[in-house]
Amino acid sequence: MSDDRTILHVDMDAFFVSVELLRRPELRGRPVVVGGTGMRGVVAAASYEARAYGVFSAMPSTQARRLCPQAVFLPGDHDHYGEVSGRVMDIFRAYTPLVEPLSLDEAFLDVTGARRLFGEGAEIGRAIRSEVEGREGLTCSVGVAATKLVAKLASEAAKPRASPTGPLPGAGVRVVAPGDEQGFLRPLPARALWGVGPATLGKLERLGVRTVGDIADLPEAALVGALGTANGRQLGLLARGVDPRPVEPDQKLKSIGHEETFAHDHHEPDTLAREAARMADAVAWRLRRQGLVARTVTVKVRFGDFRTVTRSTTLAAPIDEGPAVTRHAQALLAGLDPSPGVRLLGVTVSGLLEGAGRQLSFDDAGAPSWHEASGAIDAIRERYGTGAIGPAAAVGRDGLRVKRRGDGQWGPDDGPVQPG
DNA sequence: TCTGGGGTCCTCTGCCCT
DNA sequence: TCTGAGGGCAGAGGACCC
Repeated sequence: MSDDRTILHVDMDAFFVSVELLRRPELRGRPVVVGGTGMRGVVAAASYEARAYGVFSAMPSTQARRLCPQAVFLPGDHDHYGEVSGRVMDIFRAYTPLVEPLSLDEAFLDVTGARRLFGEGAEIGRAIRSEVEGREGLTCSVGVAATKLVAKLASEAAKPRASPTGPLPGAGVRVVAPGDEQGFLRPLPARALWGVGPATLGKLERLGVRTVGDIADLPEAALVGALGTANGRQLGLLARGVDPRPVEPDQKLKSIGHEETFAHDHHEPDTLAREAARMADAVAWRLRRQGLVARTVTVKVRFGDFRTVTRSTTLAAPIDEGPAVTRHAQALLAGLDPSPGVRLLGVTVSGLLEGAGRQLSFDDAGAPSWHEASGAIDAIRERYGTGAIGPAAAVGRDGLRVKRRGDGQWGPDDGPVQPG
């Protein structure tokens, strides 16, 4: 990997909130929180005005309300954010085809080959910021460096900051020139490094580590002893600024899943079986839309005391249809006792393969029309929406609820769920 | 006052096969 | 024929990311 790469990390500022403010400009300047509105919801994004009260992403919504009762709480609109994100990514792709989206609101860009046409990294960063603001009315922060890690940390350093008197503007673009990486990285807290969460930080602190520089100075053996081979080695390299990972525009999907925290714990096997059918159907639909089939089905159950278990099965032949995913998910679920109370249920498929390689499995035997039926279901959904049709196994007392991606994204909302 | 959803990657363990 | 080592795979759990 060449040392003269130029990598940009572009990160939208308070993305979900900023998108909402475009639709509701009267909320500008006020504390605004996007996320789950129910008792079990969490904050997905907070405006800088809300952050000044100590409200941050992933915080329970109940806590956010206590810290900032005057904030406006919005439930979020995953589909709309996805549309805006798509347009922003298109702006990036006008500068380089090497765009690796990390999520709806950030991406890595390898602009090494674009410098001749558009100028140095900082210039490209400023041009992108200007274009995103001009076309979408949104601001973003850009980090420029020779590696992904440093570019990402640089964009963080370029961001606006919350303060009691209102947001303090950031630099917008921050460049870390080749050779300056150590000076930039060493003073940062260890937690800033990719891969250091609460658990790893605890282990590092027992080694006397506080900063990235402390990690860089540790012998590899000490890191490997504390964190395991892969994590220890990787962290040591990152702390020294070594990060040869390329920008990869074509990331293959490895799993597809849905999980949902219920507004109240469920104790009845029938209810959970019905919820599993609903999620399995949604997962299978997404599989077919992507032209994929899956070999492994996993169910995840979180009990009221937050104890979490997973059960999975790998099949001889891949599947992509709702009834097959449902059958395997329900069989796995049957091995678990829900009587203590289940707060979360999830269904995920993995071991994904291109659908063209799909083989006729025993699941197809005796049900030769499932594949055709799935095609008909998909056609109805494409035309009339996801709520138009769903599996009979998912019909409960409330009628049919069809799970869509992004539904209840940040936890169950208040109030009754409207029938499909 | 409790702690989301959608992902990826890693580690450990047990089993099977050579 | 028995036994142990080692590899591959599956299952489960944990940590982390946004």
